[in-house]
Amino acid sequence: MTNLPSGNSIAEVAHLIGDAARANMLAALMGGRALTAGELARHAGVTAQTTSGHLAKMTEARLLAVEKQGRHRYYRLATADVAQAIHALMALAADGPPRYRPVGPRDAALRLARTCYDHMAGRLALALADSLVREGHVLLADGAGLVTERGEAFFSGLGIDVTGATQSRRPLCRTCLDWSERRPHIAGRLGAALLDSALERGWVVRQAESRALRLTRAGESGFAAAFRLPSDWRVEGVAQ
Amino acid sequence: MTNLPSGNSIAEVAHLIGDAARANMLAALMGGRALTAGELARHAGVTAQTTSGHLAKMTEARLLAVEKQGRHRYYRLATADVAQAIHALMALAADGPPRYRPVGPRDAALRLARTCYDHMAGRLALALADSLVREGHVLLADGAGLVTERGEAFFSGLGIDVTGATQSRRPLCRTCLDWSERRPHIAGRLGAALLDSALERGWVVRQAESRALRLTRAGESGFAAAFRLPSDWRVEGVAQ
DNA sequence: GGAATACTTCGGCCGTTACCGAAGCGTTCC
DNA sequence: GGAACGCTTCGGTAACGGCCGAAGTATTCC
Repeated sequence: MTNLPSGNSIAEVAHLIGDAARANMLAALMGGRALTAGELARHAGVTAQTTSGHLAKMTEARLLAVEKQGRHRYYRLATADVAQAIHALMALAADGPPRYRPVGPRDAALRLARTCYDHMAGRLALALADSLVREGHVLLADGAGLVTERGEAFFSGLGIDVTGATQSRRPLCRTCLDWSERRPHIAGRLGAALLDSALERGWVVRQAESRALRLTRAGESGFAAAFRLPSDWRVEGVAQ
Repeated sequence: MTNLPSGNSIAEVAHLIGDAARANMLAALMGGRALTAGELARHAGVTAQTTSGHLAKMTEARLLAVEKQGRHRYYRLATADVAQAIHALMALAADGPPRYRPVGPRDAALRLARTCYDHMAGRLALALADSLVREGHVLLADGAGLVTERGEAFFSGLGIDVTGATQSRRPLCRTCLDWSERRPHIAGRLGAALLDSALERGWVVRQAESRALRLTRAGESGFAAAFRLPSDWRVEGVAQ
């Protein structure tokens, strides 16, 4: 419509996100798993045909990626950049006027451990971040993070390779403000690798229909041993 | 209207940004300077009364902050978080379908040195970032950055205190993808401090009606000496 | 084969909102 | 004082776009 040269396409992207139904779908996809059109419709609270239109637009704009599987269509966030943008908007929304706002997830399971796009969040993630800092494996300073040499060896022992760090444009390690606890946990490529590794070892398992992660008995002892977690890491509000 | 518990206010924020006129105003404010309502109207290409409505909404939502000065009203981005969110959306918009898109600022002065919200961008900023990494003052790894001990001393010599790093929630050092050069430069609190310092020393001066920074003769030699810049730092496309 | 499921396309309704003209306030300049 | 300027408020118009019902296309299950 308007033919302004630039600074306009940002409006198009924001316009897509700036609809309640679509925003709810995107928020649901921040859980990291691919969801079907039907599941997204339920999350958004609109009918299937309305959802279909929304998904087509977001896919067209490369916010989402689709995968056909039988009669289902699985949608996921197209890139980490999309998750990053949504995260930045969430941070803005969290500020705002001091009107009513529910503070974090109610569900105790969600507060303990959940996924946040492609990495872990909740008390468990905070305990891991604290441990990595305490043991000198990563250095964190307000939003930025770096893996130390000592850390490289440590992660290598967990089967996580971080040497190719500078190759990818994707941040190796960045922090992400934990929704329920309001403290930073580890995101970025390292955060994703930690989640993958934990899932592979069976230390945590995804829950159906939820972003919650269930901590297994193996995980209970595995995390504690590998990361030297303090015994009280489950207690809320304990800093460091 | 809809009374979904959460994940909704993100839609409200995005909805605000998702209008061409408002997005253009925000993009103009990414230059870092406060602008009057009239200037913003010209940037957006709409009348004063339309602009007034837009500005009221964005101020109400705490995206913008106002300052009255005589018969003028100066608007600026309310917080660094707002700049961060807009930046993330710009990154998304830059991806998108491969249709027509102008590649970076045309003006040579803009490519050499300009402001990006509260820090420097352009060839100069890239040369500074390269220097800081080469001299071991900061460590950069994909989007994240940390100041070394050596760096703390260096910045202290420039009158920049970085010890209070962990106090503020605002990232001390983070990178920002340079629009014209597609390489990261230094943003965050450190980036802002570098710009402030350079302005104070008269090494660069702001240009009227533009985001461009003019490099002074004092700056020419000052930057070269303090940061040990290579002689060819002005040449485009030179990595490191 | 037929029925059920998952998703899409089409058409029409209706609420939201961006836009501008006109008019109103407050400030500055002469 | 009056005129010019910067910005805001009000009212009416026009259009964009989200929504659902109905109908249509795949795919799976029995």
